Formats: sequence, C-alpha cells, structure tokens
Amino acid sequence: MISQEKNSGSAADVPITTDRAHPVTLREVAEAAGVSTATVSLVINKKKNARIADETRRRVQEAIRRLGYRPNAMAKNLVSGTSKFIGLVADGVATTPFAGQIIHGAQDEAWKHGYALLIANTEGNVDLEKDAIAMMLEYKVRGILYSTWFHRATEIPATLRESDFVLVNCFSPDSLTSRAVVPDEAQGGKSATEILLRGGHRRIAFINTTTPAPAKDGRLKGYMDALEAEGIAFDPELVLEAYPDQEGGYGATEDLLKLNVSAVYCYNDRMAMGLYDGLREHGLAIPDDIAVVGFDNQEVIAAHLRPPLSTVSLPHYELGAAGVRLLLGLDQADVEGPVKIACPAVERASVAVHSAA
Amino acid sequence: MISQEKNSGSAADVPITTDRAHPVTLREVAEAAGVSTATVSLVINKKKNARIADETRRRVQEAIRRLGYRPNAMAKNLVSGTSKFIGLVADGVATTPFAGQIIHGAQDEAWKHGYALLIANTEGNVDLEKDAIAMMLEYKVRGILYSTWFHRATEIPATLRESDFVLVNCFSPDSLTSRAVVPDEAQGGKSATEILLRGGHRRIAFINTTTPAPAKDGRLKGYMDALEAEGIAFDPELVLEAYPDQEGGYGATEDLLKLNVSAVYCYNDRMAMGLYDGLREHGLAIPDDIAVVGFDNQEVIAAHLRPPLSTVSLPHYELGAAGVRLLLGLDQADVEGPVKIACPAVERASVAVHSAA
DNA sequence: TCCGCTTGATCAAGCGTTTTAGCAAAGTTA
DNA sequence: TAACTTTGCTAAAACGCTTGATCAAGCGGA
Repeated sequence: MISQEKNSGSAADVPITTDRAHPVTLREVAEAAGVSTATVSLVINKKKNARIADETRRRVQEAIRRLGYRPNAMAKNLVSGTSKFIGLVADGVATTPFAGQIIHGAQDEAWKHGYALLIANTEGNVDLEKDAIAMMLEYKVRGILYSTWFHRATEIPATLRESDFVLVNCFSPDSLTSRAVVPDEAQGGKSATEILLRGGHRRIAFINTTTPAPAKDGRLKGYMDALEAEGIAFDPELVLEAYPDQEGGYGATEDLLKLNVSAVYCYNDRMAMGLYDGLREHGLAIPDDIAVVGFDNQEVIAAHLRPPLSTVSLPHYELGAAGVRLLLGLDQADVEGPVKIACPAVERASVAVHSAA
Repeated sequence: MISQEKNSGSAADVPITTDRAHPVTLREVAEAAGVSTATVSLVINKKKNARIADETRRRVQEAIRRLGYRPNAMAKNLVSGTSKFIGLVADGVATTPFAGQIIHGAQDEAWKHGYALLIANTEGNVDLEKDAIAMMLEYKVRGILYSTWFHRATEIPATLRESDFVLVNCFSPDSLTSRAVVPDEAQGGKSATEILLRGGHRRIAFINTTTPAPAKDGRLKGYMDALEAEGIAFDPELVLEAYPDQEGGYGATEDLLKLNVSAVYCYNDRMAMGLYDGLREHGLAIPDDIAVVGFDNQEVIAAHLRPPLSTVSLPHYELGAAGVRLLLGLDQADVEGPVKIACPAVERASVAVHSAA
C-alpha cells in the first residue's frame, strides 16, 4: 500500500510492466483470454494434434503479449521430470586462459540442442567438487561434463556416477564405464613435425616437457611417427627436455644449439616463446637460421611473436562441443578408449616455405 | 520387464544403486522411514522450531542414506517461487583468454551465497542474447550479470529490465536505472605511471591506443594525474598512439626513440611485448636503457617476458565477484555512476629499483 | 429424427516439494 | 481429576505447468 503503485489505474491494453515479485502465470493469461489454462498451454507449446480455433489462438497470444507472460521453467521441468540442463564441472577451466574455450564449445553445442549450461569451477578442491556435483544432481541435469584444464588421467568422483557423464580433456583408466573425449596428441605431434618436414628440414630437434603427462608421450610419439613416415631414423639425441614454460624454452637454447639442427619442435608455445629470446641472443634468425614450431596455439603468444609462430591447435572448443554431443548420444563413443579430437596445424611464418629441393 | 532388473530380489539394507530414470522422491523416503513427507521435509531442512523426536530423525536420515535420496531442486524452487540461480550473459568472456576470470569470480562469489551460475555466451549476437536472457527469466533467476569482454559503454537490452541486473565491465549512459561495476582505469593508469616515477623517471612516454574506449581516456587521465602529483608538467608530445597489439607496440618503437625518454608506459601488455622486440632490435636493454610498464597483467605475457613486465592488473575476477555482491545487495551501489574496482600494480623487473637520487 | 463423428475446449490429476493448521498423546499444574 | 500446555507428527493446500480423459455443440447421413 505504501510504496509505488505503478500504472494501477491506467486503462488496459498497454503492455503492462510486469511486477517482478509476482510474475504473470498461466492462469492469469487464461483468465485474461477467457479460456482455460489447458488451452493456453496448448497454444504455447504449439501441440500439433491440439484443436484450437484460430480466433481463440489469437486471443491467447494477444493476452500473452499484453501481460508479458514468461513460462516458469521450474514448473515445466517438474512435470516433465527432466531438466534442460547440462552440468559442466571444471577443475580450472575458467582460470586458465585458453581452456575457457571448453566452456564456450560446450555452451554453443548445448544451446543448439536446447540445453543450458550449469557450470562450476572447483579449482581442484574435492569438497567443492562434491557440492557442485550434488547441486547438479539436484537440478536433475541431463548429464555432466567433467573437465580438466590440461589433458590427464583422472579419478572419477563416486557421485558423478549418479548421472550420465562424459570426461572432457581427461580420461579414466577404467574406460569401460566412462566415456571421454581428449585431444589427439600423437596426431598433433605428427602434424607439428610435418610442418617442419614440409619446410625441407631433416634434422629436427624436439624439446619435450619434463612433466609426465599424456601430452608428453603423445607429442613425442607423433614426432617419431612423422619421421618414420619420411624414412628418417629417430635419434634420441635430438630430444631434449625442459620445463614447459618460457624460462624452460629459453634455458634449453644452449643445448639445442649443440645439436646442430635446422629446425626445432617445442612441446608448447610458451617454450617456443622463450626459445625465441634465446635464439635471438645468439644472433640467430627465425626461420632462416632455425625454424620453430610450437604446440597449443595460444593465440596471444603464437599469433603475435616475431615472426608469428607455426603451431598446432589444442582443440578446446571442439572438446567442449564433442563432449556435449557424446553426452546427448549424438556422437558415438569409441569402444577403444576416449574419443580423440584432431589438433589442426596452424602455419605461420616461423617456418620458411620450402622451395622444392 | 524386458531389460536389466538390477538387484531386484536382493535383501534390503544395502545402499541401493539408484535408478537414474526414476529418482527417489520424498514420498519414498517417507514410506521407508514410516513417517509422513512433511516430517522428512522438516528433518532435511533442519527447521529449528520443528519438533522431531531424536529417534524419528534418526530413522529418516537412515532412510535418506539408504535410498540415496537427492532433493529435487525444481520442486523446491517451484514452491519457493524463486530459484537459486544467477545468470551471466557474456558477449565474449569465455572467448577471451583473461576475461574468463569474470566467470570465475562470479562463480565463486555466487556459490558462496548458495547460488549457481547459469551462463550464456552470446558472442555479441543480439538474437542469441535475447534468447539467453529469456531462458534466464524463465528459470526465474535471482538476477542477471550482463558482461562485456572489454570495458565499454553498452545498450541495455529491453528484456534485461524484466529482471534484477548488474552491468559488469560495462556501463550505460543511463546510469540512473542501472547498476554497474567497472575497472578503475584512471587509478590504474596512475599506478602504472607511479611505478615509473618511483623508479626515478621524470620524462615518461605514454603509448596510448588508437581505439576509442573508456580505457583510452582513463589510462591517459591516470598518467596525467600521476605526473601532476609529482609536479611534472604534462607534455602532449610524449603521448603516442598505436593499435593496441604486439604489432602496434613494435611499430611505435621508432617514434618512441625520438622522444628521448627514459621510460615508457604502454596502453597494454601486448603493446609492451611488441615494444620489447623493437627496443631489442635497437640494441636497447630493459630496464637499463629504458624502463617499460604495461597494463592488463596478462599473465602468459607479462610474467614471462624477458625481463618480466611491470604492469597493472585488470581485476576481472573481482569484477565478477563484485557484480554478484552488487546484485545481491551485499555491496552498495555508487550513486554517481558505476562502482569502480581498483587495478592493482604488479611490479616486476622491467623497471629498475631506484637507488635514491 | 436419431446416431455418430468432428471440432473446440475444459476438467482434473499429477509432478516433488514446503508449510500452516490441526490433532492426539503425554506431561504439567492445581 | 480436570484443564492446560507441550511435544511429535500429519493432512492437505499450494507452487505453475502438462496432458489424457471428457464433454458439449454442431453437422452430415440414413
């Protein structure tokens, strides 16, 4: 009674500004249109075998418009028994710059199929994670995407099994009871190496990471595969290891130069960035004195180094999207372990084009 | 009848594996415990003025445990009339590396108050945006965070007004009817300049962006404020402009060197990164020949350049968190326009410490 | 004129909770 | 022992929607 009584006395027909505290309901629309709630429901959901007179349909739609009616999704879901949610629990996806693309891809794909994303960042905290999953279960999500910010093996939290789920960017040793989607590291490593091979290089170093991970093994395997396909013998001497960041790459310069190679493939873009500095200090020019490729395609770095870095994309967006498709049963799961998503090559100026030998 | 009938004949008491299609309901728990649904509800929600015998409470909890009961959040929300959701619509937050922190901050803060985040990335697509907001309204979100990936003025979509909302990282000219939270660009610019002043520099260049934006004006103002506080006259000659990326920074090198300054403050870290390359090519050492500070604190870049770059943080995480607090009424809105969040200085090695003059 | 069919719309049950009002039994007081 | 009070629990309505069953007209055919 006290506070503002907006346009209360005003004539009807004006698109009423809805009162936030008490949203318009189906019943109110029904009354306004002079029909039953059942009829309104039928009109709204455009049921094909519902018989509604054109005139009635018009009146209902008009009432909906005039009152600014919004269906209550909670009520809808309650009766249908299942929500239109997909949960995404991430251990740090939002934190890490480029892995945010997982969210993005999942979002787009989910949306495309009428689902909304419910996300939770757990920062690796197990309790938070349990709460997050519980919350999602209470919202009766269609399923849960469980994702990690870097490609690795993971434990499957027990409660996750209460729902349909898909591992994204990670996998479980117990692959029989879980579906998963991960980047194809080996193919990526092969592609990276091939960029160099196409550039005419035969003696190619690989600076791998010191940190154990599927990426470490996969990227090395790709390197070996590519060499083998070209009939080049694998020389373990050409494989160095360093911590996978700028400092690591910079620090590996000396050792690299002893190898007397014409090209180098780095475990990731950050190492390549550090290596750029190291090479420059030795007065070496990229790509003429030495060609470089990275891995990850971390835009801010790769696209803007001088010269821009050739690399291979970690398909985070696709991982998210594929995760959703797998969850919804639109893609088939691979019987033999995780579904592998390709890491496409991105060629830039850090490798010169080969003027046919 | 046909498909798998899991442990149907087995004795009770074993923690039953829940059947996904038909989750356990309150009523089932009630029956199992031999009480009414009302009692179960009271036990679950630990109502203080509910009178429940210890023994009964025990029986109920035991039944909940045994059946693996999960409350149905939809039903809960239906009766309470309001959900525990906060919507976040972003025009590209998930896309842009560092702005993903907005999501992260919002998530954490929302979670802290019992809210879940419902996110939608619209990529600037107006139709998508309308659908996203509609979806959120249908879920009866507590409110909506409307955020942009870079600080700018924005139109407020009409439907947004159907809900409580807060603008994050953007603002509306019409600030009377909207709450907003943005980074304090002027303070940030001042802090950046002060790093240089503290380093003993008096003649400091500023490479601003060519792109019009609140950041352009604010960061310049901060620069001027800092100089004025030190009694140094502002010299417009010392302000250059370039496109705000690596190439822009690199390209500004020549002009910068003509200015004969001992220090330079760049509009952002990416420009600083390009400038590093330019300066190096001229054989100039950072910080000895010239000191550099950036803006944004884009970790991948700033922390790992050689030498690491002193800069000022764009407080994305805080923007998200503050947005939620503002929405929930935990923080007070500023009567005069948007709430400003501080951009803290991050000092690294690109500015030498001043050995007191 | 009566029957059956089609059309257009309504009734009412039900989805899984919360919550208020109320009831029976036990306890307290006098 | 009668009259309250307290304790422990339940009945039932309500939240906003969907949907199968029903029903009243109107109509054509016999």
